[in-house]
Amino acid sequence: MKLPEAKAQFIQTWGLLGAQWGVNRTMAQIHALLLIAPDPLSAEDIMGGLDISRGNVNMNVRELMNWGIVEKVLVPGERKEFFIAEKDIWKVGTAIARERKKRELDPILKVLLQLNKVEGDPKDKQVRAFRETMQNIQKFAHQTDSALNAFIKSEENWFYSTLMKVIR
Amino acid sequence: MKLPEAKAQFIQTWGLLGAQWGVNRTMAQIHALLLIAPDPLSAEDIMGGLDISRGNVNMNVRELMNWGIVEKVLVPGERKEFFIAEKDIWKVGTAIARERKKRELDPILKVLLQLNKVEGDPKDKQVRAFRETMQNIQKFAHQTDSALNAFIKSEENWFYSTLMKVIR
DNA sequence: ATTAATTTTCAAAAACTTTTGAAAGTTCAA
DNA sequence: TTGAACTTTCAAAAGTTTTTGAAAATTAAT
Repeated sequence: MKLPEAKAQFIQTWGLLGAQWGVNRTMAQIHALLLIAPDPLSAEDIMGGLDISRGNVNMNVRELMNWGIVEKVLVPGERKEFFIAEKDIWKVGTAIARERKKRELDPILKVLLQLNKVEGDPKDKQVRAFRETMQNIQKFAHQTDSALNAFIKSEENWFYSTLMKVIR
Repeated sequence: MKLPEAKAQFIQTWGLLGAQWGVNRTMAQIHALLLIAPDPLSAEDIMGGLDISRGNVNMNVRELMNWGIVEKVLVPGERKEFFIAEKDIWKVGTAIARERKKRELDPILKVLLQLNKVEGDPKDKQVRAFRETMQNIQKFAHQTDSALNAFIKSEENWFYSTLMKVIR
């Protein structure tokens, strides 16, 4: 397989993967394009590379910056703004995990955990079934949280051990 | 908080949570309704409980059965079909993780891992950047896979240790 | 201050997903 | 068989998300 074909396939596959993990397809594709670009890209480069509008580029690049996996750089002698992606995929993966956990999982679980304080007669079948489900969820939430934290932590370990190798 | 209010809040929160994790909202709500129901529910019960159409119930219940977290049961003396949800949340969580990994992550990663076989001159900056990114992804895929497997495995441990307690 | 280059915004259009409900299909008791 | 009870299908409607592109805002050079 030649490079241009491989690039195109990577962009489209990364887009599909992103979509399945709750990231908008175009956002993932822009990220892919930046990931494999050896140099910073301008808004025009992205528009041309993916054949999308200026507004769309602006919107999704901004969101990628919010997620902390893309940043703006200034190229000396150029008026335009350029963008680069975080190239370390582990950092990308854990940034996404951390972000989604914080924004999505944590607040909703807070609500769920309150619900086992429901009033009612413990002899009532309905009340018992409800409480039991809520308690199960509470335990599950705790375990999921640990698993995610372990994942995020394992990244830190990997990151620092690699850093050590690089610094020597 | 009284039971009916708590139930309503659980259904709507579980729906939101599901939507964020790639499950259609109604599907998650049907699952929630079945989770807190002490007895099997019919299609009518679900239609009434969530105020949705028959077709919608049929479609989403079928999908929940595909995921392996809801099943059809027959109530003696009743013509209708009834449904129950898997009540063990760990089983639900790991079923979802296993299913999504198998259907979504694995096939896409297979494609990505092939892409570092791209042809090209290693002196070419473009080729080098591309290969490096692909190699990073390969390592990441492997680690994510291990983490997910650990999660799925931890469930099995929990499940069997609980089983032991129940059997005594 | 003016102008040209560039970025940002946002309302409308397009694309995509979900839901409905009526019609078709199935099952089973009589 | 028949027909009532029930389930499934699917085309059209409703709802949601994403994209566009032109206008407004910003920036920087002259």
